[in-house]
Amino acid sequence: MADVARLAGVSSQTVSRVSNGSTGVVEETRQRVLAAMKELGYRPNSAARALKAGEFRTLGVILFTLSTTGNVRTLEAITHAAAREGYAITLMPVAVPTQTGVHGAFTRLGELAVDGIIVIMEVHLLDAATISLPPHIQVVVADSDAGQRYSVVDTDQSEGARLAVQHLVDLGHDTVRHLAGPADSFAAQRRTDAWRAVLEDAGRTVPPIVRGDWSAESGYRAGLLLAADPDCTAVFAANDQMALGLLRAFHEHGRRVPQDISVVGFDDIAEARDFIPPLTTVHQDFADVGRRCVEGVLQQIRNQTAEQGTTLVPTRLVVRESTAAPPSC
Amino acid sequence: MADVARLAGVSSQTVSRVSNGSTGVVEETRQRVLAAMKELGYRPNSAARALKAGEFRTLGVILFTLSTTGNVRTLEAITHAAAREGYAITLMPVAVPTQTGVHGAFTRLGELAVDGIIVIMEVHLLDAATISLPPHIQVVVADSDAGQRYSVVDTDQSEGARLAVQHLVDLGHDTVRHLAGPADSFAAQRRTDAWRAVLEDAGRTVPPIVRGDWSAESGYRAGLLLAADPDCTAVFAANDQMALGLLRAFHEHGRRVPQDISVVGFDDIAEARDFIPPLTTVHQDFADVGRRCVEGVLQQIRNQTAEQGTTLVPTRLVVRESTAAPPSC
DNA sequence: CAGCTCGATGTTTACGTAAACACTCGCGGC
DNA sequence: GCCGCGAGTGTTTACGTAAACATCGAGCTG
Repeated sequence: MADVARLAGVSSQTVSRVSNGSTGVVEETRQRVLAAMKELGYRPNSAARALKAGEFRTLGVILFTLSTTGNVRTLEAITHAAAREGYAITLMPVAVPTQTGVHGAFTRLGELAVDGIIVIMEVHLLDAATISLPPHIQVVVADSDAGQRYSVVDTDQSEGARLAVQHLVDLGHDTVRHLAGPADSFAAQRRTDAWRAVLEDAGRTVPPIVRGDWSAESGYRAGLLLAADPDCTAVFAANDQMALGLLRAFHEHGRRVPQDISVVGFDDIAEARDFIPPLTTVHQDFADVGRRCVEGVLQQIRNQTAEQGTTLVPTRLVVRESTAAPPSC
Repeated sequence: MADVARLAGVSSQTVSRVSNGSTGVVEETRQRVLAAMKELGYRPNSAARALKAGEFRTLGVILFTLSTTGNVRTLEAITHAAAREGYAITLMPVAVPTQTGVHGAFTRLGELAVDGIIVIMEVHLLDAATISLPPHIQVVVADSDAGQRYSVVDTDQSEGARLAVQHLVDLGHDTVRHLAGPADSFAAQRRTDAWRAVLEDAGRTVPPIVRGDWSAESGYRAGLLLAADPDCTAVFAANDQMALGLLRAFHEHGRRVPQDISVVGFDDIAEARDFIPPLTTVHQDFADVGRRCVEGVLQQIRNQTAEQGTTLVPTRLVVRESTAAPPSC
């Protein structure tokens, strides 16, 4: 900066003013400074800037994996929303499985150059990973049960699951089987709870659940089980990937979807409409979740108040061709 | 830091030494300082640290979208590789479509707090977006043709496509149709070129290509066209999502895969093995690409030399059940 | 036991920026 | 014509850290 000032024949303060677009610099001087900046390839040092300003204009996103559609789509929305507000996004991946060596990665987290943090993972997993969120940092949690500790933005899992199961019940199915997500996921838990609630409210028997791990492969394995059960006429899968596995298993075992058996998914991933058959599923508005997360943290940062409310983003059922009335009807 | 020093009864320099794990601090003093840090909730200021050190220990990743599997998987690998090296990742999304207002977002890019940049997008699109990478910053480009300007790490697209098409030719198909990716993608272009080369080398006719946009939906539309052509017995799709769309279109039109028509994809996404039927596809090692990108930038940063070589990551064909000999055989 | 070395700690300084304040004009009002 | 004001610019200072250098004392050597 000093070099630029010297070359332009002004003080460094004036360079600073130009670089920040402040008013109070006469046009001719401004041009001279800009020319000098260009000539010297001047690039403001954001470290110094952050030091001075006391803020980084950066949000940290803690996530466990990029392998689920939901996380990725939410992250994408967060990134764009943050960019609109002039904030950058720093990724903080968390490798829970191996407790060893992980600790080192996290101590850094505390000293990370961020003004706020958005957590896209089950908070209790965070605890398990012995990560402690640094104090005095604003946090918003997406897609999880954060207890009373943090502000939460989440899809209305219960509503979505209810829509899905009710749809199947309304079609005339006696009962609905459920392919659940992993037991340690609150999102999966809430979908399961809602599924059970709908069946109970409708006075139907509640069959045992089958559990998967969100992957298509686990859906396939579950499908092999369910295909062997002739009484099974409807399945509510906790996500679309597992539903894909179900579809393959049913196809391979001659169980026609939807004639013999109906399948509903959850998420409405882009590919769902091109499954065979196109999948009826619950649409989650990940973009909205991401946007609200950013809004939430920024608001907390600006007010310097940690809030704790839960914001629910509504879902909607997208009916395609994988559901129909049961064969007996 | 000064507060901590006062509370522990030492100088701020000693606090600094403790906080950095430097040697030369007697154990008892160290404990006293640590206790003080804890009591005051001290958190080192990374802006000041970066200012002093002249580096941010952060890499920027420029990408256009998180909606393609490849980008996401590469990003994931980059993130983990960077974490291992003690570097954080800052996301710099680029919204090309709207030229308006975008500019503002990019000027920031030049002053971003990063030591190096990894670009996961077609470089010529970067140009089109009037983004200029700041000078004196090390850059590695993934998955693109960067001309002579940058160091490039890419999957060996040609080899992969060759494997796919050769596989179909070897099965006895007279020729192979090609569902290409968008025309402005170099990756798509290279896959198309390799497809044509194999056919020509084998002395087969080169049918016209059908073009999609990477989405399953575009694959479906292409599939409707191809299903109507009775001579079409084999299709090489430029990615798995489009292959999914093909499968649906063929299924809906009574064209059995693989008995009537063979389909090969590209990418080997996790879901590909649960398509109906499980998809034969070209496996890309995104993780390896990501890892090498990080290695590349870090090396450039450490040597302060911009390199320009291209590193190719090999592919392999994964044969599943969507390919077979043509019906006439 | 003087002189020296070395380990532990303190003091000074600089990193690049921008806020706060100081200064210098030219111009309008009285 | 003098005063005051405000626009344009310069000067000083502080942000939090860590390298470089300074200091101090204990232990060792000759």
